[in-house]
Amino acid sequence: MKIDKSVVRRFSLFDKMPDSDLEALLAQATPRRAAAGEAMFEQGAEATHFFLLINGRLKVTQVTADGQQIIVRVVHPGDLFGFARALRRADYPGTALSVIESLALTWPTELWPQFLDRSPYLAVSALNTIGQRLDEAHTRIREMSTQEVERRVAHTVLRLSQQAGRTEDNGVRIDFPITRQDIAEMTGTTLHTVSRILSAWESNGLVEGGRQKLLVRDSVRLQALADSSDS
Amino acid sequence: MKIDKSVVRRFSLFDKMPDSDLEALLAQATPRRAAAGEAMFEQGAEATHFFLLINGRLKVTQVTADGQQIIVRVVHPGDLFGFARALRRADYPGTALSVIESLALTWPTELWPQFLDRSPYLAVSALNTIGQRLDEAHTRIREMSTQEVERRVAHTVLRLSQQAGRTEDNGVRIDFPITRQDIAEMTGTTLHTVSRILSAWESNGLVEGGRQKLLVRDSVRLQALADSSDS
DNA sequence: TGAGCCTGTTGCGCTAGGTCAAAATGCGGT
DNA sequence: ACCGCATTTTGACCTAGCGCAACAGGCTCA
Repeated sequence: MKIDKSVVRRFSLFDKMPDSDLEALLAQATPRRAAAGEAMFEQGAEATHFFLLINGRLKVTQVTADGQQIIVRVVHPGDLFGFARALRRADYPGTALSVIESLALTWPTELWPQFLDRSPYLAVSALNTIGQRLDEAHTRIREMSTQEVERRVAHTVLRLSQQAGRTEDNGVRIDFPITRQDIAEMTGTTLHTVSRILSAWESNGLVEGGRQKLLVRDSVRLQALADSSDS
Repeated sequence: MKIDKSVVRRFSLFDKMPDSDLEALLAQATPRRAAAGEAMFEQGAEATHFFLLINGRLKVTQVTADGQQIIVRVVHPGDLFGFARALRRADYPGTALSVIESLALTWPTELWPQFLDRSPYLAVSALNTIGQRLDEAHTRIREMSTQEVERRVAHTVLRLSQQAGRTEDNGVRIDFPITRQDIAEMTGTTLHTVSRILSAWESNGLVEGGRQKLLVRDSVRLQALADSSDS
């Protein structure tokens, strides 16, 4: 199967790359499809490829020694992921699970240096991405250290609505199926607490819930809640 | 002032670098000394240099909008730090505060690419370092999400004793001044709770405390406490 | 169309650990 | 040797949020 360059051109990663380079890059890639619930790669497996998500949605999870799971990150179309090897890791540190039917391009890890050389913009973008990952991680640590659960959930929901929001009549819809459990694993709490918080928000008109659904109705008030200490 | 290559040779970063390259690298560096309590760079300042700690000890802190502080990382001799710019950040994301009198080498950020090119080992090490940072951050997130405070403190103390431990007659001493407050900011809790925990450990013979001091007497039992759920 | 399952809701009790307050212990400077 | 400050300890109290449990509403698959 062949991926046309028009499909990936919209991603900022390839913003300023000449057509010829982009085509060469795509020629080296192998597409990889994963149905909902299927993994692109598993935690601990040898890192043989790195990936670019074309469409769909993934969650990267880690499981602790005692079986607890956390969601490290949500992967959106246009994101590079699974480039562990680039940071000199032999195996994938997490599992990339597709939440909905997803399509990614894959390249063998050996091609990473070549991938970066293909264009100075690409190299910059890739480093940028890594820097952002670090930032996000530290932000999360800061939030978990200093904020109570409700504010953390607010931040997380807002982030999701920005990264994966589709505007609707009465608000911004999170554009992929997400459970209370998922949100709990992203904020370091339990699904019970998340459920309670969302219920409270719903009766205040902040959001609108549903089975694996979430609609942010009033992002301004939600933002206010996320920023200041008391409601 | 001139730094001799023998001083830095012991750092694994320069393990396999030829003398000539190492000398050239040092020739481009400017030493920077900071007294205890002084900052090498401040959060938000333009990232003009990257650093290598020669000796001393630093803590990298971040302050939240509402004035709360957390400790992102402790920097040990031989560690690269402040290479924000390499990840395409314009400013330093945190403040690097020296805990004791410290000496670092600094290079202008423009030299980063050149720095990496100097030796393939160096490039690998640097990427390695970034990968480790990400790992550490995720480990911390995982711990904060799933473990109770006592286990987190145990992990943190053990990590410190491994990274900055000096073996003494009756245990391993954390080889720089560290307060209960510091440990609290590393684990996401309060100094009160840390104090209580350490007191309890002290009466069980696990550690020996003191003003800005900490000695791990029984790392085996401490490790056991860190690994399993109940005492 | 119904059975079963997955996801979400809600009540209740409990406790880890935060907050507030006060006292004790060093430690450095004069 | 003494004063003042920073750090630590400890107690008492209180609450956010976790664990447990029961139930309800959809969705899926036969």
